[in-house]
Amino acid sequence: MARLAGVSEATVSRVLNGVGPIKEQTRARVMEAAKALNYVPSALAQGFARKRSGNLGVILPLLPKVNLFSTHYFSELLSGIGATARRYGYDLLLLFREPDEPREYERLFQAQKIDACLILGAQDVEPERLALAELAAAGRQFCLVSQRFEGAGYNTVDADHREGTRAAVHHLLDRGYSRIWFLNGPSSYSNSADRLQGYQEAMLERGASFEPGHVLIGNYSRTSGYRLSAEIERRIRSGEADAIVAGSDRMAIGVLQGLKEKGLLAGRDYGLVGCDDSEGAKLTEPMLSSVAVPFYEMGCQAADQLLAPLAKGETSSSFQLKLPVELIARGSSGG
Amino acid sequence: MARLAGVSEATVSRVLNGVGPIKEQTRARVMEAAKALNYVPSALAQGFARKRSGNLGVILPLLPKVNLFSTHYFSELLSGIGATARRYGYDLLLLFREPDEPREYERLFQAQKIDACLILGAQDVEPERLALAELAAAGRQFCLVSQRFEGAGYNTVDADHREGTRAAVHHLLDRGYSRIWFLNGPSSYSNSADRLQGYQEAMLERGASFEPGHVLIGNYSRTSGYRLSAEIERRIRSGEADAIVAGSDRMAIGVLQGLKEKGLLAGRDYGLVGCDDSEGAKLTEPMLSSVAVPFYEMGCQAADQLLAPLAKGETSSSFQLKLPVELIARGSSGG
DNA sequence: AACTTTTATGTACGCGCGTACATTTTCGCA
DNA sequence: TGCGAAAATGTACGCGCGTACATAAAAGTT
Repeated sequence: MARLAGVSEATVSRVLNGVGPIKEQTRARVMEAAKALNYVPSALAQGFARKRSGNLGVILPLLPKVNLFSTHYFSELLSGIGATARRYGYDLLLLFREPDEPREYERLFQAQKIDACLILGAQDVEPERLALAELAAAGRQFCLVSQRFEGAGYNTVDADHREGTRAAVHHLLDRGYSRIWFLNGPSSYSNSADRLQGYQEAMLERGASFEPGHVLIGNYSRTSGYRLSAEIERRIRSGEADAIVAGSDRMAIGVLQGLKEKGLLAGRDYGLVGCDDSEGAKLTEPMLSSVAVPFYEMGCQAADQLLAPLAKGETSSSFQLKLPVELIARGSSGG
Repeated sequence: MARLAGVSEATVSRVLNGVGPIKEQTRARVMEAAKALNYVPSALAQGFARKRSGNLGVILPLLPKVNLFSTHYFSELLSGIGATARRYGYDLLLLFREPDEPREYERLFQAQKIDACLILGAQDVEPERLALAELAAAGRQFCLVSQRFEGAGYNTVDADHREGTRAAVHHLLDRGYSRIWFLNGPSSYSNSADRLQGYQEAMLERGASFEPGHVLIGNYSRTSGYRLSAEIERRIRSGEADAIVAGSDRMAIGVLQGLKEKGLLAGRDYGLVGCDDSEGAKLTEPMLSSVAVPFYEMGCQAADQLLAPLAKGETSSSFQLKLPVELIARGSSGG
């Protein structure tokens, strides 16, 4: 390669990396030789010399077991991350984490498999806190997506779920519903706390009362919503409830199906709003009103915030982004 | 590290890789030192020395634009691949391909970013054929998932889609439907040809006639099914058709929704069966009968076939797997 | 024309591991 | 006890790049 171009390996390296002053004629000769030989530098050797892998790690829970993620959430987010990473010349290293497996995030950095990483589906549990603290202590570049840890100051990209449920409640109130119950997910996700807060705020803002007993807890799965539909039916028939805001579309759909079997129709007999605006929201009868979350955009932002400084060699400043959500009104809320 | 254990770097390497004869006492000392220093070998340096990256490439079309994949398909497959890869100590390198981008698969191998790769969503078009031929010529380890190229002898893992639509047709015939139309996807996917063949076979087997005019073409998206529902309505009302087999759940759902708006209910006014048994199949009213495809298992198999030989250092033999599918009968076929 | 900058290129080395080969130690057996 | 074989470990080098430093060529400057 260097021989064919009649220059030293160092010059080849300079040309290919655009480093230092190069005579135009030399550059042309090198490029020509590279093309002639179909030369592709070894990313392995480059990485070894530069001490960086060129990979952006994406850590996520193994999907089949996980209810937090709709596959919609997951694939939109990943697409956004992938599209952005490639713009920076980074590749995506995907890491599925088994549920009970130790969270050895720091090890990935030590092994130099990744230069930065995004963590999806993090939970506020002790092992997670420790693993993140370890990353922070080592000065690693990482970002939590859709999960915040209060007080820790970690990089975060999240959606404004608080505003989402707030809008959902206002919407239902505007539609004439007044006894709105809330079906939330596990409290180990900051999303859940955010949504609860939005629900509470909205109820109080509009002179409705906030009753802790009007909050039910599922696990974000359709099945959990379906199971709770029995209790919800009683509350509706007794006049205690006339509308539900659910923390995920999947739970909302479970509720919708469960109540339908019991003769209660969303949009006619009660109001229902979900969260995520997943594909399924358009498949139910009636269609499900939902809080749309810009997953793709969140993926882009998270990757961008992490990679932009790395690419420029700058030291990155910390960030906590919260992207806006949008209520999509459909039939299930009488719309 | 070597110093702390009182041995040479070579011995450390041998212990950590389990190579060559090692005195038990030495092994213990090295392991102890490694633990004490929290030593993690650099995968970058290892890869450089071994000339292998330890990464399994997964190439897939950028999702938002793609109708072939339901997100369900995608995430199940990926989970299976991920779970299997990790068993072999491999990591997943995810590569989103922009629709009109050149398919530079071989370059990934040359750059040593990956040791083997799985290709999802391949199409039988000229650039794809060239890119695959290039891989094969270079002797790369790769596997096509859910797409075959006849005559090329490439490694493949697919589902038995032919048997799937065959079963769907038989099921509809058993239910008393007789004028069954077929809604297929683009012919650049081998899936489409397989399904068409299954449809044709089943019709002829049971003494029904095969009419090429009874095959409609969509693009696997819900919207395309929805659009074609106008024509399907006419065929049903005219008595030319009384049931539909669709090549994807998404198209089937589009049809179901379109016909419902026109007053025709699946399972009552006509029979409908989809393919993939995606999440959405359980969300429609009535629920959608569908051909279940073992995506997760396909991902496992594809990764396993590729990595098992690599891990053992053997030369891998070629493989063409076709996994069985299963018809799930639900309300849309009168079940 | 001689000297100083600036520009362009070559030389030499290291990154952290794996491994062939050399060397030393241990063991079996005469 | 001695000697050969096997086991255990050390030594030395290379993998293919990037880059600091040395050097050479070109361009100004007086």
